[in-house]
Amino acid sequence: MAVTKDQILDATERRIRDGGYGGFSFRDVAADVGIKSASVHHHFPTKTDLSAAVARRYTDRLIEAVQGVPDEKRIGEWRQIFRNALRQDGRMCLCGILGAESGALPEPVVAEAKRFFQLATKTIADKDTVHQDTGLRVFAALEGAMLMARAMDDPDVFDRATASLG
Amino acid sequence: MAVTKDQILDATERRIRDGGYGGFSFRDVAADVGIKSASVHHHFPTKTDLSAAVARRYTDRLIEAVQGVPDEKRIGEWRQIFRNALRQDGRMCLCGILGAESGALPEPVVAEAKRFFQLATKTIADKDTVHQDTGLRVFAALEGAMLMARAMDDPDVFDRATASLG
DNA sequence: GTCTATAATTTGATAGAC
DNA sequence: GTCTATCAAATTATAGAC
Repeated sequence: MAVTKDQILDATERRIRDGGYGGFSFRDVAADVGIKSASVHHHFPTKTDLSAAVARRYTDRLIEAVQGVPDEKRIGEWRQIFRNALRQDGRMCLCGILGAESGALPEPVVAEAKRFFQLATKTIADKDTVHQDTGLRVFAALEGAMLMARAMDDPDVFDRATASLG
Repeated sequence: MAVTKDQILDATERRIRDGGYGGFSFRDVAADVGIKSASVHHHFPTKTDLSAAVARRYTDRLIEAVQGVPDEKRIGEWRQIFRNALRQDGRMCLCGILGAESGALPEPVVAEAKRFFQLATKTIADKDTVHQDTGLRVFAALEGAMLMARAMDDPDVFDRATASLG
């Protein structure tokens, strides 16, 4: 993909993970990349297009990364991914924040958030254990822990809330 | 409190719990209540004032309600409160959504979300068990479960993700 | 306490030159 | 592919009449 297009997606991802869909504008993203908002529209016609594209890339990247590690290490891998994002720049899961805001989001964006959780929970679906719904429990813990660490302005909250996970 | 002022807070709470801080406007709230946006400003001068007031009332109400039940039933009480809100109109925790969006929120609003989690986790602080951080674990699970139930558009997700909670 | 009117700014989006 | 210029609409907020 072209340099600029990727840079736009990068900037948008950062913006949404920080303040949500309603918390960024085309002008914000353009300024981050160093171009004008009209140029952003050239690559992604509408805010819906842009946001859905960011969410799809986000999902595909993370799912692929996690599929690269053995089953029994995947819960720890997800935990590390989110922990690092939180420690490095206080950002939470892109699709987590979209899920929270979903009542005021365009349908294609909600659909991408849904897809993320369907695929993500599947990466830690039960194979050997007795319990069902392991994936749902794990992601609920991770998403909630991120949200709380941000609300309480303390990254340690994430570690303490998820210490008992796989 | 005056009828209208409460109605404004009610409408705003519904709006934020559905689409977040960035997902509602003064005109939305005014239309819900049946007045004009200028009249909303008469009661709450700025969006920051309005949002912080909603969050404070939300926190005070829930904390008081939960303090009315015995210690050993509080986890179940919180679970029921959030479960009902989700089932009745698909809404999540007001302070959960604010926590997620916190990077693009006015400081007084973030402060109210922080206060909620400080007080809420305290209502289920450990008294007898061996584990620390019970409150953080429980609320992470509940908040994450709400967020996922909304993203996946399936209220059963909340039940399945939180089935193992106290 | 609510209204009309309006200011000032921001926002998503488009047209057309280079 | 980026720019300038611009639009139409929405947004937060204020002034002043009733």
